[in-house]
Amino acid sequence: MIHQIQLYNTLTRKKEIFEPLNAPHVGMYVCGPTVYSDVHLGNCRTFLSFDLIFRYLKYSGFKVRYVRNITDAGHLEGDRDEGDDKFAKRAKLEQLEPMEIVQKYTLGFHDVMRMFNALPPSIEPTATGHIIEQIEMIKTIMANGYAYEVDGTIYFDVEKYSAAYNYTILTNRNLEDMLANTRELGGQDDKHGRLDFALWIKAKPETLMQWASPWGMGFPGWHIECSAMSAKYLGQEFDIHGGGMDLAATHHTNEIAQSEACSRHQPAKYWMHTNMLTVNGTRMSKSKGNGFLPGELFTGNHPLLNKGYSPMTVKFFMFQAHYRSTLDFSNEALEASEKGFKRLMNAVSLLPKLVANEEGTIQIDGLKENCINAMNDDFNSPVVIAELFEATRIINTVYDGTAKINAAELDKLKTLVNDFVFEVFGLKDEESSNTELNEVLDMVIALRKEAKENKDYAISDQIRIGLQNIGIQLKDSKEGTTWSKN
RNA sequence: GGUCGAGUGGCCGAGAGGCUUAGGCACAGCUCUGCAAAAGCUGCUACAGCGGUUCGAAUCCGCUCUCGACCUCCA
Repeated sequence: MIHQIQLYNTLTRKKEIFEPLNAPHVGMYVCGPTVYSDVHLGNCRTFLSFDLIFRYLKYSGFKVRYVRNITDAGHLEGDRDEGDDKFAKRAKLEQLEPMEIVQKYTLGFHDVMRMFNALPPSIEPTATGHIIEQIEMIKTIMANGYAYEVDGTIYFDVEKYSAAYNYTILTNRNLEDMLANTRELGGQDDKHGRLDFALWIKAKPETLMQWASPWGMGFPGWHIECSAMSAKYLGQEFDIHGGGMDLAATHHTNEIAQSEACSRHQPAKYWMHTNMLTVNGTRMSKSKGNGFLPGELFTGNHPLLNKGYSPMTVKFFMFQAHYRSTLDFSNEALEASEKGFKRLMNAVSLLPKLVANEEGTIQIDGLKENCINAMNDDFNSPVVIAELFEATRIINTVYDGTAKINAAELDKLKTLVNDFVFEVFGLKDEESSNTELNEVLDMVIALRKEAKENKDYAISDQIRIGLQNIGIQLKDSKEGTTWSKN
């Protein structure tokens, strides 16, 4: 079944019905991380949002090719178009080869994504692996007259491009104002126009990462890699291009310009932008130094955190807000999500134990339809979560025996949980994985049950309180005793 | 300064002209229970301010205030 999905397109600034160019195939490109340092939680939010979108598109019957790049060259500090890029700078700092930096942080990024249970993209191309494609693209842009060379460095000619195309289509800014503003920012380089940006940058002899080109030794500008790689793997026109909102004004604006100057049409039909994660209302960013690293969050080793939060808790927390809203990061909010997530997962683990009864009193009215409708409405995950808590309530009442469910309705419930908790949201139960612990606790619980039957409450309380002190909470019910970690 | 967006109950956070009690967390009461926890039920119940449009506005329009993002590297 192919769903009719509406998504918010930054190009038009409104929700549109999603109509892929070649249904059921969908091409989606997302700007990935620049691997010169650890990814922080804000970066993760974007990738988890697109993981959700990727999963839902697949669930909806589309054949998705999801391309997410690794930027491992050419990303300069500041906008000077000169000097070392971020990798070389970091390499000098850590006394490593630039490619050791790239390798280290690429592996770290993958580890984090795995902990979040995010699916790997279909293709994960690197900038250094596509130097030739980038050079070819620059040659075409030059041949089309939208770029010029100054002493081995190639610049994109924004003013000339603007005469034929709309440079500010993504941000709706006024080009004259931009020109007037940027003029005052100064800059010592050789660009003709202040908005011009480098496609290829001439290397100095000591530049660590450099390649041969028709214009001499050099390295690519930051923006060109995404244009070249998206065209290579998805074609010159594809369906969805995504990334963080912070990329729209500069990176994506320049990407569109390059692609249009090369192929003469818009690269992507839909541009999607995820909003920022904030701390105390201010954007989490590397340069502000207010970024949380995933490791710090999981362990709680951070001045602003009272305790650690598991990857699934964090992911659930993120999905409780819409991807286009800012989300503020705080202990209180995380603790609330943690408790909610535990309640949900507890119900999920109870689901296999439910017994169908012919005289069912429960109707699963449109829960799944509500979830589908919510996701079809620009991937509204918070509404899906509200529906999942309705399912949680139903599961608990059936488990407690205060309601009965028939086989057909129980089946619907199981499908709902399987589809949305696991398949679309990619959540997983983090507690039931330790089989040894399970077996030990089963034994302890059996011993306690015996003590209780003998009304030896001193022993049974000693067991319960003892376990509680090491973080394991026992929960008695008519059906027996279950446990959870605090 | 320019562009864009946001202000929802104790907190997080959806919704977007009437008929969501959104949902979660917290809090209170009750039920269950040897105790505890869990679970269920019930309650608390809001839309920054001022005007306007409308039979009806948190939702549309105008103004005011506050906050944020982008415009310079960042998902």
